[in-house]
Amino acid sequence: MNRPRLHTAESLAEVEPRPAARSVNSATIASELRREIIDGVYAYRDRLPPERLLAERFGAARGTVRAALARLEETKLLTREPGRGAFVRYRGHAEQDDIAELTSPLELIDVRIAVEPDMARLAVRHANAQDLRRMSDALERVEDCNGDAEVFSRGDEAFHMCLAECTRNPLMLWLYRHINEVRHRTQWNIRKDKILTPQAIEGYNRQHRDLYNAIVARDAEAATQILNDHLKQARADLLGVHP
Amino acid sequence: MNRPRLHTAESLAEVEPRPAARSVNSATIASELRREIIDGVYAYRDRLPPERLLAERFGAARGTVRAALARLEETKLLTREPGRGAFVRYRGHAEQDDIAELTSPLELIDVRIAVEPDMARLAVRHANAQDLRRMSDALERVEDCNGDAEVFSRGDEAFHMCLAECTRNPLMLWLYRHINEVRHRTQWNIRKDKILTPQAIEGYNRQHRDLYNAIVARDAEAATQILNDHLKQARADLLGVHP
DNA sequence: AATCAATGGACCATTTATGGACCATATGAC
DNA sequence: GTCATATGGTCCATAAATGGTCCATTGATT
Repeated sequence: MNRPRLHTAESLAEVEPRPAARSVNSATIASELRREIIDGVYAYRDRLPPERLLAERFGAARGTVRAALARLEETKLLTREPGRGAFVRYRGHAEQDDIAELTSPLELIDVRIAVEPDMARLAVRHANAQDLRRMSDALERVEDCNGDAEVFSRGDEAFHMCLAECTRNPLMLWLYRHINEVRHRTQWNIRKDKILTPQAIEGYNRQHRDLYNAIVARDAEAATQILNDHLKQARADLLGVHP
Repeated sequence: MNRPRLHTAESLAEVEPRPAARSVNSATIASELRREIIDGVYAYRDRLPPERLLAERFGAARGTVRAALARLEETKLLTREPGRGAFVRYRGHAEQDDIAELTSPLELIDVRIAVEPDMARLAVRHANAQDLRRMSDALERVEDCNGDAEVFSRGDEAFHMCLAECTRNPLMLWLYRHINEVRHRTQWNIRKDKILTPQAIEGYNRQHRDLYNAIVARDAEAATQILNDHLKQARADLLGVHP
């Protein structure tokens, strides 16, 4: 009784000069709703609009909307309760309690010791030629620091970031980005010049070079061992400063 | 900021009369679509417009579009499914905030293998009596699942979360929360019941108990070893399902 | 002339969407 | 309590959408 929901190809072609954008299907509806949930349009425990309203909003049949909602429920973003509605189950990580503020350098290095050696193993397994090229570039840049602690530090971050990229594992990359972010912003790095003496930098660079060679040689055991030594030494250097 | 795409009607009108300007062949169509995929116009897992729409948009025959799509499928940028559509397979490294969507179960378990064994080492070093009590509670809850895959899965998540808390390392805890979030929401857990047979659950529970005992005994080597075996087995179980 | 890519059309098989109906539960008004 | 309303859950038959395939034709290049 209301507006006819343009079904035919003719009406589409006439009304929409640029139709290429989005056809209505359950996948796109799910995608759009997921985005809104994650963006916080619907917060934790909020109720989504009724299926019949959503159907009207998206110009789709109720069954299509239900398919989309089912998908979101499978991925644990929603809970649906008969007679009540669909409720957001996703806890927005608004608790960005500035993790960098809470983390000491020692805790940071402990996490890196836990993560990076096995990250190197994954890197050996999955790195491709392009990754190795980028790693080589980063290696040269960090070796060109001329003993400057600040330059070395930035280059070192980039080099280890390259290692994370070599894993070709999106989750690992995502995690390491945050580790690196914490490392970059941790406020304790005032002592950097105390630790990063020219001799220490030289030692670190030698280990970097060894690590790169091990990855190129696809030697996973060597790579994990080198990185483990590398970080253990960094940990010792950190502890050696003030006891 | 990034869309200088549209040719204006004027420029088109001026340039078009020249013969060789805008040839429509499968190569150029493939090229244009590839660029749009890489630019993120169509994100990971999005459905491309139907072949018939693309044909209309490019002013080409459907067969030509199909040739282009076939090329993109060969280069692993697309997957096409009969009756459903063509879906982007390329994981844009562009900012994708929903990391759970991008992570496969195998990639997840690889990350866990990298992180958790050494996390157990930190747990042994830093766990206090209260942590151990919570861990014991979680252990009992997960052992009471009576072979129910869903209940076990939730309990298992909680148990491993306890392990993360035992490290008393805020950064590690923060990281593991996100790993757990991905694990919880990863949409591939349809096969859970295939993997989590009662026998498998029993084996996992035995390993949980061993791990708990190792931590109470402050045996770091045993704890890392057990967790390593635990996850390696989970990885093998995952791989053993569909080949 | 031969070749090759593109065209346009048709048909197929599978998957999805549609529109309607009816049911079960929850909520609030009375 | 009772009732009306709103909401999700389910089922069904039909229609539409979508990729897969084949084929005769066309146009350009060789």
